[in-house]
Amino acid sequence: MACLCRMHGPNSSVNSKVVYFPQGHAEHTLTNVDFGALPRIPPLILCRVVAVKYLADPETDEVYTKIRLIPIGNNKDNFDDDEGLGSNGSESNGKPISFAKTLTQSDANNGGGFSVPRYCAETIFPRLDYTADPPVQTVIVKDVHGDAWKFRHIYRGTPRRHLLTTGWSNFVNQKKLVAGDSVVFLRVENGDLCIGIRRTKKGWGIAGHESSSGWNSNCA
Amino acid sequence: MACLCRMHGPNSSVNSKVVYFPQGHAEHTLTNVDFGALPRIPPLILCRVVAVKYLADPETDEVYTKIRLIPIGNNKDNFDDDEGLGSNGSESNGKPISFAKTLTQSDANNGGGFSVPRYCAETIFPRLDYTADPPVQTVIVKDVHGDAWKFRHIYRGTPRRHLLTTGWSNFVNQKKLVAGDSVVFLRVENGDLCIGIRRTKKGWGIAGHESSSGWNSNCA
DNA sequence: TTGTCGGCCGATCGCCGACAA
DNA sequence: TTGTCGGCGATCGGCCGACAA
Repeated sequence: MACLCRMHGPNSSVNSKVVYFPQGHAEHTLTNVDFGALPRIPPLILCRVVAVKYLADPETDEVYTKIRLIPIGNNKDNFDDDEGLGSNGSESNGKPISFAKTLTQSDANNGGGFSVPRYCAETIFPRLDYTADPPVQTVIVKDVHGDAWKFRHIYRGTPRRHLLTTGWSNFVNQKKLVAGDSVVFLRVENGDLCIGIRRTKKGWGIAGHESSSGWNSNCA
Repeated sequence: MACLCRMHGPNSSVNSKVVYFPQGHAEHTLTNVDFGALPRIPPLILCRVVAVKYLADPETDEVYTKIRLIPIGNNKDNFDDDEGLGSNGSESNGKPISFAKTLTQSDANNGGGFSVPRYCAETIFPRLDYTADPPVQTVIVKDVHGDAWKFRHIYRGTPRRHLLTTGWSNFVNQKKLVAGDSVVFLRVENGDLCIGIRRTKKGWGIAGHESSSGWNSNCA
């Protein structure tokens, strides 16, 4: 059995035990399922997670998981949650360090630049050569699809501040970001940089969905 | 019973009689239909057209019809085609006059203009005031959805020629037209102008489908 | 008659420091 | 420290006649 989960809560890892609620699953689909017409189904089923697949909506970048479950004998008393909900804090292991910022009007609309909070620039981005004038570098980040994005990172102005300039506007347009949306910068174990987005909850308006155009490069 | 028809042949009008081929319909869908497992179905069914609905793909502007049929007693000899295929020439009634042109590179790519063949400008478009210098007017045309498009129509250059300038580039981009596609200008009974498009048969390439953004205005 | 080209002008994009919150 | 603004230079879109097919 497989189920799709929008990631709003903690994840489940392989071999952990979870409880599956058939009625909840049925209510999630928009079709009516008449359990009365089927053989008796228990209200909850103890399962083991045998596979977790991480997926991302190619249009909105919304991420979700596909989790494969197998029921295990409903032996109530062996339900000790060995790996279930723990070990998932953002930095309990010290490895993936991240920084999130909600886009301002200036980030989303004006001159096509992104004002990088100092903490983000200094802890996530590669270190600038501050002896240069101005200090500037090209930063490459990968999104959830593995596509790479290139930004010009410069440290300038009076007082000095970190900015993303060239390339940022293209990213905003391709991802259709607006003020209020958030971006997350993430440095993973091997030093690579990743970027994720979280959209504001405001609906799509009356214009309806439009799918984005295909992006250019992709990497593993 | 309803069937969808891509309009590659002559249309059928209400009350005309047609022959419906169930096997052909089944082959048109990509699913396999096992007629052997169903009650015997005759290879062809004489039907009467009771409703014709004209539709257009909101993305590609491809037009098609949805035709509602009711079977009539298969009395072979009353199958005289009273209204079936006649009366559908483009100008047999003299009313809808049209002109088609295949887009050149210059029409699709360059400076955003469209070179209007003289015959088209003089027979389809509203007459210009040739005493003005240069003669210029705004032309409004409706597409298959009823959406209105505004073009600047000017008569200039040496030697003089008709051109669509402002507004044309926007049309090309919104409709995703490329050189080789065709446009059709049409003047309908009440004098309104319509514009249709026919795309070249070259596939979509590897970039995949992208849906167009929502258009602006719409009229009945 | 009309397809293509280069010139050219104006609009827009986007980089910049000033300034203030 | 960083969000917003006006300035301004570079780029691009798109209107134009010249020219030739």
